[in-house]
Amino acid sequence: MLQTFVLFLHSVNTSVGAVGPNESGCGNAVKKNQKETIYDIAAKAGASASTVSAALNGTWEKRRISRATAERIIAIAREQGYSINLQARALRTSRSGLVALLVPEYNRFFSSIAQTFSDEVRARNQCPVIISTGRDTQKEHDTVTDLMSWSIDAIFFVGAVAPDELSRQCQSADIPHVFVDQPCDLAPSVVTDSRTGARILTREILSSMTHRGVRIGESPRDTIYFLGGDRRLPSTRNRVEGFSDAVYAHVGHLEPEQVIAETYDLDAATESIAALYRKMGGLPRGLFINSDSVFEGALRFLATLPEAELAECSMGCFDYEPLGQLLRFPVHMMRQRHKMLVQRAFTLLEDKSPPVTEMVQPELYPAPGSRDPEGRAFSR
Amino acid sequence: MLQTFVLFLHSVNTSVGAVGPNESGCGNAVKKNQKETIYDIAAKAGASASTVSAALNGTWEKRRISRATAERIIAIAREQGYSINLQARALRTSRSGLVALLVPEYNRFFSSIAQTFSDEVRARNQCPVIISTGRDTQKEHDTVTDLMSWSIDAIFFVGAVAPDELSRQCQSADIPHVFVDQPCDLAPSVVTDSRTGARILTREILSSMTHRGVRIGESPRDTIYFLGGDRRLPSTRNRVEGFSDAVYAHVGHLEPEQVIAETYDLDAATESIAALYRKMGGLPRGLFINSDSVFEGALRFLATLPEAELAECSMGCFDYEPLGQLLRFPVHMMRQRHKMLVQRAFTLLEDKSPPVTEMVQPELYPAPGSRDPEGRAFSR
DNA sequence: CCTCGGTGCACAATCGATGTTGCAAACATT
DNA sequence: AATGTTTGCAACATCGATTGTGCACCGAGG
Repeated sequence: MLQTFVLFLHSVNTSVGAVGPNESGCGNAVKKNQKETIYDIAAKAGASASTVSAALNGTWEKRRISRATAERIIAIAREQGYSINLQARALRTSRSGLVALLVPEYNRFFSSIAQTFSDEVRARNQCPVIISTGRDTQKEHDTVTDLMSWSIDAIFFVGAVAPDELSRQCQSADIPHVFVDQPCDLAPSVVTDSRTGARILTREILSSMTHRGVRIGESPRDTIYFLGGDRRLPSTRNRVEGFSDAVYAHVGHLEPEQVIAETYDLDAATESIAALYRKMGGLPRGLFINSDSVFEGALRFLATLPEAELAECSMGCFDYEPLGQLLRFPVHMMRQRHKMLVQRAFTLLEDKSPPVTEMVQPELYPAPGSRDPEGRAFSR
Repeated sequence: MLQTFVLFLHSVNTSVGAVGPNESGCGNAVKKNQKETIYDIAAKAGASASTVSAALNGTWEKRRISRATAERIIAIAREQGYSINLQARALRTSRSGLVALLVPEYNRFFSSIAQTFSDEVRARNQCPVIISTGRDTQKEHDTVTDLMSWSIDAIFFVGAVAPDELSRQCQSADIPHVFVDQPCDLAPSVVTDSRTGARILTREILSSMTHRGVRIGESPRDTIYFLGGDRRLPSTRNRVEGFSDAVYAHVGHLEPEQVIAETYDLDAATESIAALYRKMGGLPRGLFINSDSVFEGALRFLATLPEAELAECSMGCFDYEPLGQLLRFPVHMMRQRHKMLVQRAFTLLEDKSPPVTEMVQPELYPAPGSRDPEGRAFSR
């Protein structure tokens, strides 16, 4: 993960670790096992527990402990391999040093988020706790309840299903929190600008259809479909809107059936695209795929088709999948800036921001060999 | 994640949650914010704190509290939205209810492991803590030190770099632990049988080379290369051995330069394969890719080549990557059984197993259209 | 010599839950 | 009625760190 990962809240001094593989060279290694406390250290240093506490947690200057005493204590603690009991600290201070990240599941996007999150948390000398809630409202709620029992210091919600209720729950327990990739009216949020992103991606797909000579709207197959996601969720809704914007601007009309957005489920995606294929007797000429999991699901079906058929369909995926650019057919992708999302979220949290929603633009990764709207070939 | 996620250790009774969005309908919602304790509940129930404690944590029968009293207390706690302070419990009992998983990074394989791990932990009413240590010995050590401060109940190490030292560290603090995907002599371990797996995968690659008419060994390019991973790590070592076994059995000899295994780094993989290509004036006819990250790195270079060149190389990847089967060229894959790995690890831990190493066989996913050793076409 | 403002530290009260111990009352036994 | 034996619960010490308070001691100033 990151740097030294000192869990301790205050000063680096506290981390007096390095127990070493076993400093007792004596054959019958008497593990000085069970925990030493500040009282033990105090005894060995000829000081009081409170002095030891102050020395070790870095508050010794404020508490007017002499530098000499503090350093002596720190040295002893280090050599004894003392390790603080964080439950005791948390109980006393009612701050646990735990920061939670709730994600719907562990896919590529959320894993990236998790990685960045962990790094940031540990850079702050706190401990990241990452939990997935499977897009289930009840689990989200229960998880927060449980985190409260841990005196959690802050919670980051990613793609929460019921943000408002979660926010109320956190507020009632005074837990600082932010939402990522899913806006909430009641708390600060950082989201990808899905609507704009979807508009751009759709435009890209449409443009590549045009370049392939498709006359959009001429037949039912000569159009673009939106596949996957859950239209009850804002992110999907925004993407559908961006998609619609672009389609309207380019084509002038959009049939309801062109948007298939009931679920993020992988198998459902496989089935949807297969059904579409059967119904139309072939792939549509354009396809907007709503996320990497939907992408994977769709690919299960697409992989069964001959290449020639795939070549007839221009695709775009609202997510970045590195291997996606190496498929047997071109796919445009929108990459969410996960690092920026998380870092902005930290900023909002630390600034005790009011309930604003920050937008982060995703990046377009055009399919290799595709052309930009002006017709120049992209080079990546 | 999973089911109800009651963090509480003992009985379900303890979970008296469901604060509800706000049961105080009164306009000026006076958040009954700051925590209620068992003392408050005790006062309201006309009982003592110890009785409340017993009632709530399910030990009331043992403590000979009458059912009537217990149920009254539980009802009050529920209606007050009482939430236990787990730090206090952990301090008192010196069991935190936290179970940690240390992974090198968040890639697809480790994320799958993490998901299974989380589910299992939560099924046991404990709290999963997942931390990545970036394959850094020092970070591993420090992380364990910190986890000790949390009175962690158990640690799962996945792909640890220095297992022996970690095990000693855990032993000296009496922390139950297991190793996954990386054996340790001092503690129970569950690993993928890399050697056998690599042998099978290599055989598959060689056989597909043969079917393509390659006469192995005839020219420097008419052979198979091993790419990526860190030969200082047992998993890579075992894969190299399995690779060597198969090559020796099939070809009779193996040049040292056929094995490139210095690092898992993605960029290094890109560079390695590019260098190989330059040196030999083309791709080797066979390529064993050591992990999904190496795969991704290699693909960055491979994607720049014309398809005709890719078609000349038989590839195998020791990891499963769903999109890998949909590339413009066939790739055999070995899938590690992540779920089984984790579940076995739990079993070993719960049985307080001695330091044994359990092997789990990976599954071969042959490239679509490839043939098994007897020459029959695979059908998937 | 006596007070006064720093220093430098020890004491003791917390934080909230657990669990051992002990003590009433209720009931049973002879 | 006197003596066990349950039943049902309250008191209290405890886990280990933090922190408000107080009190010695020191040198300086009057």
